[in-house]
Amino acid sequence: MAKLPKSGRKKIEIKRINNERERAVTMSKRHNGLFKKACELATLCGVHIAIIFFTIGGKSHSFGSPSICSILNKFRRINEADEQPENFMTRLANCNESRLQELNKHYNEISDKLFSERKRGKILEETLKGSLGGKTSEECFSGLETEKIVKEKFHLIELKKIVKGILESRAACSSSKDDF
Amino acid sequence: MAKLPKSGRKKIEIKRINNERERAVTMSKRHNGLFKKACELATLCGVHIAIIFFTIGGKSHSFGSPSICSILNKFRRINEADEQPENFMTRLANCNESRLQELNKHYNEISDKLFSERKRGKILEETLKGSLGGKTSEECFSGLETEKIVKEKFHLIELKKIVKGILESRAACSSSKDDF
DNA sequence: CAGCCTATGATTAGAAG
DNA sequence: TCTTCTAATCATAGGCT
Repeated sequence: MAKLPKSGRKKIEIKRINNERERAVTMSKRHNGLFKKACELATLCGVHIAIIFFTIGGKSHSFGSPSICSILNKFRRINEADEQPENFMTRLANCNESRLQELNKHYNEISDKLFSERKRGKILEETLKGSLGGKTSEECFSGLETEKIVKEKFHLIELKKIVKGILESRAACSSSKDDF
Repeated sequence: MAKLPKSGRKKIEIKRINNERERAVTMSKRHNGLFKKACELATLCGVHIAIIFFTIGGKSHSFGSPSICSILNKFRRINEADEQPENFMTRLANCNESRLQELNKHYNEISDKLFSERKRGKILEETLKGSLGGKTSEECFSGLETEKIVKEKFHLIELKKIVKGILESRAACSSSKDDF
C-alpha cells in the first residue's frame, strides 16, 4: 500500500505462462483488450466480426458484431458450398495446422533476428564511416552492397506474406472475394 | 527528398471512417493488430480461439488457433449439436500445399540472406575494430553477441526441419488430435 | 476474478513511397 | 495493398487491494 509505485511494464516473451494465477490475470486483461480491439475495428471500418474462444478450463467466451450467429452462418454457407469432405485431408490440414503455428513462431523469430542483424549492420557502418572520416565503408571491405540488402528485404517481405497467407487460409483460403 | 516527417499519432474518435482509402488503411493495420493479439493470447494462455470477419467489400478473413474448424465445431456442438461440415478442409489442404512449396523455397533464400547479413556484420566489425585500434566493437554499439548468433543458427535449422517435415507429411500424416 | 496504479512496451494515425 | 517514419496514444506487466 504505502509502497512506492516503482513497477512498470516489462517486456515478456510470448510463450505459454505456466503459473496458473498469472495466466488467469493475463487472460482476463488480454481478453478484454482483444474484444475492445474487435469492437473498434467493427465500428471504425464497418466490418462484421465474430470471435470465439475457449479457455483451458473449457469456458467459452464470444464476441459478435452484429451477432455471432449471422457471421457463422455466412461463413458456413461459403465454406460448405463445396464437395465431399475427406477425413484424410482433414487430418492433413489439422496436422499442418499445428506445424504452421510453429512455423509462424519460428518465422517471427528469424524475422526479428534478421532485423536486428540489419540494424546492427547499419550502426556498424555509421560508426565505421565516422571513424574513417568520410570514406564510404564500401571502400574498406567487401560485403553485401546496398542492392543486395534491398533484395533481402524483398525476400523477407515475400516470406512474410506467404506465412501470413497460410495462416489466414486456414479457414477459407481467405481474402477471397465472396459476394453475398 | 528526405524531409523529416513531423506527423505523429492523433487521437481518433471511434466511429465509422467514411473516407474509403483511409478506412482501408486503418482496416489493414488493425486487422493485423487484432490477429497478432489473438495469436499472443492463444500462445500465452493456451486458449483456443477463432476470429472471422467480413469487410464491407465482402472479403472474408479468418484466424484460428489451433484451427478454425475445430473451434467452430465445438462451438456449434455446444449451441446446436448438429453435423459438422469439413468440406472446406480439403480446399484448405490443397491451398496450403502449394504455398508450402513456395515457403520452402523462400525459406532457403532468406536463410542464405541471414547468413550473408551476419557475415557482413562480422566483416564490418573486424574493419571497425581495426580502424579503432583495439577497442572491441561492443564498446561502441550494442548488437548480437556470438552466443545469440549461435542461437539464431539453431532456430534456422529448426525452421528448416519444420518446413521439410510439413512437405514430407503431405502423404503420410497419420496422427490427428482433436481433443474435443 | 475485477480494479487501481504507474512506468513502459506496443500499437497506430497521419503522411509519403 | 503494403512498408516506412515519427510521435503520441493505447495497452498492459507487475504489484497490491
